[in-house]
Amino acid sequence: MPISATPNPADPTAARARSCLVCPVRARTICAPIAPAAINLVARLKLLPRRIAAGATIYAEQADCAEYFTLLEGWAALTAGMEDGARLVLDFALPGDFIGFQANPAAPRPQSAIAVTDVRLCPLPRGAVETLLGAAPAVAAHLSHLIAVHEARAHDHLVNSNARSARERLAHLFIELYFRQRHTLPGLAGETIDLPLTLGLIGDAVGLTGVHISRTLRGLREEGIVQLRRRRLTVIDPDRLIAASGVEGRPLADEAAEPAT
Amino acid sequence: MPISATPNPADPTAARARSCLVCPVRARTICAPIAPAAINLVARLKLLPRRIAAGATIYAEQADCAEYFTLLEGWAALTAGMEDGARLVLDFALPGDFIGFQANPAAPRPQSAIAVTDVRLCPLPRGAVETLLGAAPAVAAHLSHLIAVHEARAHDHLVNSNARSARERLAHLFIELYFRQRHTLPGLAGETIDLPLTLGLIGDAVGLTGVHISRTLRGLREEGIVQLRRRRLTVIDPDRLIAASGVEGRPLADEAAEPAT
DNA sequence: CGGCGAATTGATTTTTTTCAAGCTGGGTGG
DNA sequence: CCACCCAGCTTGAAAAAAATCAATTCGCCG
Repeated sequence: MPISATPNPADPTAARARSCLVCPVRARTICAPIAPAAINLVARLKLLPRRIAAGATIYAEQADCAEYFTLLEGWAALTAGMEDGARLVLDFALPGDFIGFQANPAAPRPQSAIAVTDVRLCPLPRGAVETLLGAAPAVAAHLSHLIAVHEARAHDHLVNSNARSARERLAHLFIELYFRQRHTLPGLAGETIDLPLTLGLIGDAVGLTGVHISRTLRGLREEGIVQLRRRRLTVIDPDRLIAASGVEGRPLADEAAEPAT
Repeated sequence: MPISATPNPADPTAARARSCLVCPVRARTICAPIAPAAINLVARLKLLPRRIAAGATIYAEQADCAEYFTLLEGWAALTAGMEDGARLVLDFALPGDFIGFQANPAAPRPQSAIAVTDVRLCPLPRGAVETLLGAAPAVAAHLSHLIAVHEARAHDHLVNSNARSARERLAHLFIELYFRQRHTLPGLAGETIDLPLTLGLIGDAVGLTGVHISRTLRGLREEGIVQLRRRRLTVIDPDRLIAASGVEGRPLADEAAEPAT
């Protein structure tokens, strides 16, 4: 259930401007190309930040596409459900990610977004994005770049889950999520990242069962490569984790995707 | 080996303009939003059409991204190869598809494109696309739309190959390729489409072995659902093919993606 | 302390791969 | 025109990978 977070309902514009000024992810999201002086443009267009509880739905498959979201805090999963109840995780969204955008805003959502942890969102009505694209050409360029990164990651997932063993898939997912949090490949032994996912979710993301993830993870644990405890992943042996992923020197999707501007 | 197709090397601009005028896929490709009167702009920027023989590489993974291509005739496969020699088909490209575009043109290609059949291409140097985007805002909108369609199809493939049985994957692929050729779902019994793919390629596209595709296809054939002969697929029982794909009423990626303009 | 969702583990079954051996059909050169 | 060649298809048998079913156990939260 969304909860408004404004301390002053009488002056929402001021509240929105304030929240842009303290935005923790501004540098990494759709607003990145907007000059600090122009941030008021965004503040005027956006809605107030919103909280969603872990497990709740941010937007649902088949629903109308009315808003896009910048993820301020927490993790979300983009999922597609099958008729038979099975579910598939297309991608995870981390703080700073811009989610919910689609080519044709008039079409129903092709996927759901669910909150993996408690989540804080910055919603943009879809008309606002159109306004923004018209007002700031750099935003258009940046947005198409963001979409292309998503596409590259989808291709990466396709390779990961179609052409690799369970062990490789799991190692590869760990490396991807490490990279997305640290913006560097795991190098030092003993480093720890957040991994607030159930084994079932991990399984849905790599095309395996939660049960099988448990067994595979045991292998990596017993070999002293990683340790997963209390929603945190410790990389004990980075080199062997990378080796286990079956990738040699290939860069991750994000690396090859620095804006060309 | 690329072969120049111009009849008059002394006047390549005129040759290029001529080829635009007879372009068989203009309405369905990147040039779609360009007014007939402005087509000379494209004709000036593009290179001469080029032929690639079946099996040859159009562009290779890791290579420099110097050109983008509109596929005029034939089929291509976008593939990512693993170190161990395995290969994965990320997507097929059909006439009219615009391939090779990537977010950061300075980065190496994240995938290869190989000609499945003999192929005729219309190459655009990457600088030309930038020029075009600047000159015609509608082209920029159309392009981001094309990327988003590719992303939607990648997500579709992800669902298809992670959450379905062999039989469902195969049926789904057949329906997708039927739709992409006919722009409608299979309805009439006995209709036939081109399917110039080896079983190995099909396997690489849905995450199975060619051998297993052979067995699965036998099932569909013996049930009188489809027939694959001489690179042509006959849909004998459209309803049961759709049922076998495990999809009920969900639209295909392309359907939900009509330009919003 | 009890309860509950998640994780673990074992046993079994199903699915898919792998290896290997023919087969087929269209193309080529004699 | 025919023989042969070869890539791709088919089929079988065996092995491997992963799913499924079914208990426990764990760890957190109230």
